[in-house]
Amino acid sequence: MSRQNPGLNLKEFLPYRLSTVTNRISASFARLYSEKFNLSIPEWRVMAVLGQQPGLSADEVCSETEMDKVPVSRAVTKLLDKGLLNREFSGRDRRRSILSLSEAGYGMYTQIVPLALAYEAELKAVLTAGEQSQLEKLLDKLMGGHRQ
Amino acid sequence: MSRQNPGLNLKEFLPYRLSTVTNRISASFARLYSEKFNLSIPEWRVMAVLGQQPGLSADEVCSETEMDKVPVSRAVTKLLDKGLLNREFSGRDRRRSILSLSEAGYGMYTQIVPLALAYEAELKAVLTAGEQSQLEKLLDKLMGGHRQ
DNA sequence: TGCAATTAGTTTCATTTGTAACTATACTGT
DNA sequence: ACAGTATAGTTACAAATGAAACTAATTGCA
Repeated sequence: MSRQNPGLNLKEFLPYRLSTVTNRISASFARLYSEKFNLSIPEWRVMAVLGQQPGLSADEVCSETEMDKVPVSRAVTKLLDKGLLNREFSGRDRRRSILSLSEAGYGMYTQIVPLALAYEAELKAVLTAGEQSQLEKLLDKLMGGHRQ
Repeated sequence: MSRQNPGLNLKEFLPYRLSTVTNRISASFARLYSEKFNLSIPEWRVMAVLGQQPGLSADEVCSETEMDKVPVSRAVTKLLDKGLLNREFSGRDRRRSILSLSEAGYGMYTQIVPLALAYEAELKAVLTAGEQSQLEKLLDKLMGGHRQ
């Protein structure tokens, strides 16, 4: 049987390339905070968004982080257990949580942020300033063209 | 307590941006072949690489696809069960498998490839030709700067 | 009002995943 | 030749994940 390649080269295939680059980066970044601070990826994401925007509800954390509500709920539970988060419930709508980092959580957050920024800087260091802004733009476009 | 933001904006943070763009793209691409052909992501990846390079061992599939050997082994088992793959073992080294798509597997592969290419084309359509090659270059650089 | 539909969040359950242990084969140096 | 080490691949186990069901509270509107 003759099989001429129908022309899909995995290594040049954009979804594949994006995913391998991203997976490597995510994995090595996750090592940074999981080893030292014993946080899972969802836990770190919840902390990261609450460090910046305290007072969000779990649902708002979902939309901010593009995470599913199940992992968010579980991460919130764990962070509460660890004493890294405070939770109240809205008076107006008692289903709605109001989440923020506790003192301890904020302390941890301020330790992780410099590591995160240093990591990002290291990543970006292989690009020129022009390339960096070009990358921003391209990611915006890809994201925009992909709004579900 | 005064908390001035230590300066991590999640939405502008490169690892986060890469991961959300990529996850969206991977998820919607996966729907394409999982719904119609009932393939998992690892299964599709194994097929994609064997369609292009028949005769690889499981181990070579791992390095080609950057997948762990466990998901590869499981995907291979499933694809064998479904009759989409042929497996022999090397005479020189009887541990080593020699994998290739079966007739049925190749038939499915030739159906998926055009969908994949159309999907990629649609993705790239939001970019100009210049931006497309710029993106290639930037991904190369990020990957290179990140060789583990 | 009151009942259906919606929303926030949690829990259950089945599936997927990765680490580590294991089997079988091959290689290395003496 | 053979003991020790390395490699290909599989399996077992534990943890992470997501879909769907569930609880509780709120909203809409007849």
